[in-house]
Amino acid sequence: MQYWLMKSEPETYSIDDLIAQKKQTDYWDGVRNYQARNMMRDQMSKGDLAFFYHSNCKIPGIAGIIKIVKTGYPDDTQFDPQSKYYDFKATTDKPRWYRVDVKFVKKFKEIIPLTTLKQNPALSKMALVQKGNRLSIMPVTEAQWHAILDMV
DNA sequence: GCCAACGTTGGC
DNA sequence: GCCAACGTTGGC
Repeated sequence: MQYWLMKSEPETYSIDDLIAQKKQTDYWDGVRNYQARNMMRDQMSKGDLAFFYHSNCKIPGIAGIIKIVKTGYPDDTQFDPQSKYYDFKATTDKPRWYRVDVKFVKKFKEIIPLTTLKQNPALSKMALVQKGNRLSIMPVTEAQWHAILDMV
């Protein structure tokens, strides 16, 4: 059992969009970064928990918690020429990109803003709070996970 | 909207 | 295999 943090731009897909889905479950697709892909494909396990992070918006921060309900499998959008995530180098034999399925667990009453997270010394080593970090999926240690839950 | 930081591409 | 050019991310 591991912990993660997954970023999404709320204008594209927010935690409320996930809540609105049937069974509050959806694909986490469109990831086009190798480091993030490798984590989804190789390291995520069913039952792992992740923070849902809102990025590139007015108040960036952690919006709630989701659970991995299906582990890495090929992301269909890479094969679809109509999709903005289409990748002409990907084939069904040799898929390049992977997705997981996630289920809504909890939405925080208020978002935990990045500025607040940065003030917590227990989180100083997280990639999230470090300058220039662009990783859209990152591991969270158990200590960091609980430190963040204490801030809710 | 700006721009720093980073990842990817492709010529050589 | 190097590295310049380019595109993207994402905070501010």
